[in-house]
Amino acid sequence: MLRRKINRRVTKTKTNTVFLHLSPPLHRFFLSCPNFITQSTSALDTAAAATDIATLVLESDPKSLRGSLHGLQLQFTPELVDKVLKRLWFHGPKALQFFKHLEYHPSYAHSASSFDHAIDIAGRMRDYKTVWALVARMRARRIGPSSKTFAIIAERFVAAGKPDRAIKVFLSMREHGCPQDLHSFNTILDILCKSKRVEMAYNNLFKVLRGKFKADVVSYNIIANGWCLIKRTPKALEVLKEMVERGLTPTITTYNILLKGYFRAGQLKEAWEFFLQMKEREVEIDVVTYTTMVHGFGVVGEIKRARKVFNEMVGEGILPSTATYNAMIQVLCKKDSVENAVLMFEEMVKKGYVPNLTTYNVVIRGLFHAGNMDKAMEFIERMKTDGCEPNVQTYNVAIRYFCDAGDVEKGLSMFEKMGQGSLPNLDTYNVLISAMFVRKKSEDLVVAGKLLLEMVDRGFIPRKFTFNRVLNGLLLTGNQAFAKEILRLQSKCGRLPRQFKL
DNA sequence: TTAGGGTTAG
Repeated sequence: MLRRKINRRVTKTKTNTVFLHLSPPLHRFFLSCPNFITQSTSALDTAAAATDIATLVLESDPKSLRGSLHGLQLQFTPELVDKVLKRLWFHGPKALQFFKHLEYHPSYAHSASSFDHAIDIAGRMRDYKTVWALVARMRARRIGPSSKTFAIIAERFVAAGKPDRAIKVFLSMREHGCPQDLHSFNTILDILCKSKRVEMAYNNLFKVLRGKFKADVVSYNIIANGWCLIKRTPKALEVLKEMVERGLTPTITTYNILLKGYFRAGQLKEAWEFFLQMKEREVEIDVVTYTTMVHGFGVVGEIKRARKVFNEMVGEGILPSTATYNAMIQVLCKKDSVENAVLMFEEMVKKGYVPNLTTYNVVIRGLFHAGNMDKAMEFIERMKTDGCEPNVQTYNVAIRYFCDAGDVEKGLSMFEKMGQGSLPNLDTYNVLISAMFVRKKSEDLVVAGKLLLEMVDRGFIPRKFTFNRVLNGLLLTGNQAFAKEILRLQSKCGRLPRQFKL
């Protein structure tokens, strides 16, 4: 009971007081509480325990953390450790400290999955020395590294703008005791293609190694999709030709990739002709094909054609999926009217479909956009009663539109409602902080400052621009003391303008 | 973490 209370204090956010910490006595109680998690734990208990431990890690003195962790009367499990690492995602150094302390735990040994998480975190911090040290330790313990581990590392290199190093990682797998196969080959190709490095994937990897790994339909599809992602449909078509020449039969996925590629490149005519060709060649058109068509026509405002395709699929005996409805509803919102979108929503419900998070978010955004705030809020309530919890996007949309409409209070009250499954992200803070400037009130600027403190506390680094803006605002409204505090924070975050020195 | 469809505005 008391644990729940503590939890709530720690995780709930209040705008005006901003981020509550455990008071020292409660903290001590928490540490000494012997049964706050028992041997047999439900998923809910694991989640709660993960939150508690993450808080403990964040608030403990680094020197005493190891002792605190080892002293806890609870059985660590791989699931629990993974959850804690996820909670500490934005606190890389702390997360790695936690991981390291547990490596020396008397009765717990890390799983491969936790190693992968830790490697992911170190990679995100671009701390490659730690990445490879962890890989070596995994190997020493004979629990990896696996192809998944290498996929994670490659992905991190690509995200850091080093695709060539990602390729090297793939090529070095065997040296680290991990066999390569067609699977891992396709994975690295996909990682490169999804980051729009298709040229490199094709020339430096695919062309060189497709013989060795016996490239299959999946490999070719990945490359074709890569070209489509950068709107180079002729190259994708070449790949299609090439695979046929090599005796591989394109699948429906191949065709759908090309079709989507045409729409993405704005080649409506080609898309339509390609669709007709698919029919002529008696390719087994599926629900993805139709969804692509509905969405493709809809986004360019061809609502009638989108509707026609939608109706046609039913005639062909192919049932729309929730994704198909989502596509239709989205384009109705954007290019037709939100009223018709709502009608479509009700129609799908009547037919027995269960709207998902995307469905709700699309309708809610449409309603806000049309200025129908009340109805949008009704839908937010409706999704909750439907057992579909609003996520960070739902809240961000609501906050953004309320603030844009000048109703800062409503925006703030939406922010306060955000909870466990929908914690604020960088976007949320940016929108809110900007909104604190519209009324030009001194109190608002203090709130902006507090939001800034809170976002840093949660591992988000504000832009220099945001810092300066808040700083100037506070100075102009006579909040000198608070401005000083913000300036110290700015320095800590390495976001200080050059002329400043503390 | 081997491939294809549906969520953002500025």
